[in-house]
Amino acid sequence: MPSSDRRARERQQVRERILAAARRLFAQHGFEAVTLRKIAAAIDYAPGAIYLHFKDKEELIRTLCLADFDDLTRAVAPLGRIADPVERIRRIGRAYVAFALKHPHSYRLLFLQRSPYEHDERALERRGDPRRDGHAFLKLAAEVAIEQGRLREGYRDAELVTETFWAAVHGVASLEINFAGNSWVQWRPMRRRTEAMIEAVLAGMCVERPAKRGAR
Amino acid sequence: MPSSDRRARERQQVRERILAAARRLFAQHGFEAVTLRKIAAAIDYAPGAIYLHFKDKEELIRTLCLADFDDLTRAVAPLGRIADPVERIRRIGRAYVAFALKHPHSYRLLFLQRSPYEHDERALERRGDPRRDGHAFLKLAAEVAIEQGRLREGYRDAELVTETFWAAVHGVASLEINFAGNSWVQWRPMRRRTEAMIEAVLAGMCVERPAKRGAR
DNA sequence: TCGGTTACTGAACAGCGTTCAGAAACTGAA
DNA sequence: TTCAGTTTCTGAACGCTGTTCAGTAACCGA
Repeated sequence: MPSSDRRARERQQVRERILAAARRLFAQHGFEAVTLRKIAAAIDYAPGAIYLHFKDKEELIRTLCLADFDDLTRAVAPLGRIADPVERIRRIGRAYVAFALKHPHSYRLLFLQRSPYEHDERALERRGDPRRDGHAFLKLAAEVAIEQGRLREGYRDAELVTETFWAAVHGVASLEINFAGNSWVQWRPMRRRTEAMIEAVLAGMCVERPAKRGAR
Repeated sequence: MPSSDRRARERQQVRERILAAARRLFAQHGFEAVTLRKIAAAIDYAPGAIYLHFKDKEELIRTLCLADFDDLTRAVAPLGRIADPVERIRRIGRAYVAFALKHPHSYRLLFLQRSPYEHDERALERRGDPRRDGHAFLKLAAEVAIEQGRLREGYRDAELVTETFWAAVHGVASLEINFAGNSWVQWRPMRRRTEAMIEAVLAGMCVERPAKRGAR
């Protein structure tokens, strides 16, 4: 049935056109300012047509966000090859902040409001898999660091270390996204803030000189 | 003119009733879910009546947020008496996180989205005054710490230290607000996360043992 | 050729923040 | 006491939003 194949292909193309128009408009004006009517108008469709391809506005946005999220996964994955666990954590931190700056709108939706992804099946299936779940990936590095005796007493719980380091880079990223250019604060360059945070929190959690492997 | 006094008093009372109803509803359901119609209904007024007391919904919300913000200022102010600057920073951090947990909706509006307060005159007049501006208050402590030689090389820019420490506690607070109860992460207790962050970032920025006063 | 599936339109719905003409209540001076 | 003027509020709108749905037109396989 070749013609029904074409049907499916054309359907997919329309879906892609919607996503492309939405991505462009969202990136320009943010998720809240862009209405479904504007997206529909951008591809010369009636507003209702979008509902033939997406359940609602939220699902459309979620699809775009998860695509961006894969960008983070792709950026982080090669860091698994870094042998030194502390250096790996450091690089994950930088990649995380870089992701936030590259996709500020998605970052805002993913991490700056109550997560609507907790029950998203596409997101759920990534969970726990270090290749696709940044949290698990970071935790893995923390576990290795602990195993190698690189972390101080009080920081030998990999989960706690992961949460703390995540919070640290998230703090830098989210202040940048929400307050960049705010004249109240004489912001130091973003690069410097990121490095200051990563180095401070790593120095605070790591032992001065690495102990022998396996030491506790 | 005693009767026009009463007019003003009654007007003020209506304003307070609106604020009280709004505060209760917002605290219960969040700023977005609560409509002006519901607030008006809660005090048996027509929706339009609110506009006689507030320019628009945003001003109503801003008024509530700034009132909550003063709570932070009040909690932080007495910490100025703490002589040791590092201990002062530590305590400011705890107070900041406690504020976020106490007023999650206000915190969200104040710090978790693009700040609408940059040009608010009530907010502007607080700026730079350490008694009313938390950023300036924290920076003051950082300056003293630097002056006393308590901070490592690389952390002797009071502004950078302030931004980093702020980002650190903000990271902990905002993850808690947005992801508390999210089952993806096996969250450690909030208290532990807060302490781990504050101690890590302070340990990372401070010298091991305090140098003599005035040393650089 | 034709019945059934599919994709889309355009009008509608309920709800939102906001505005405004008009009514009602109160004020201070005549 | 009367009465014009001010203040406060109502209730109906306006334009916008996301969303639904009956109707239409195109396409499909038989």
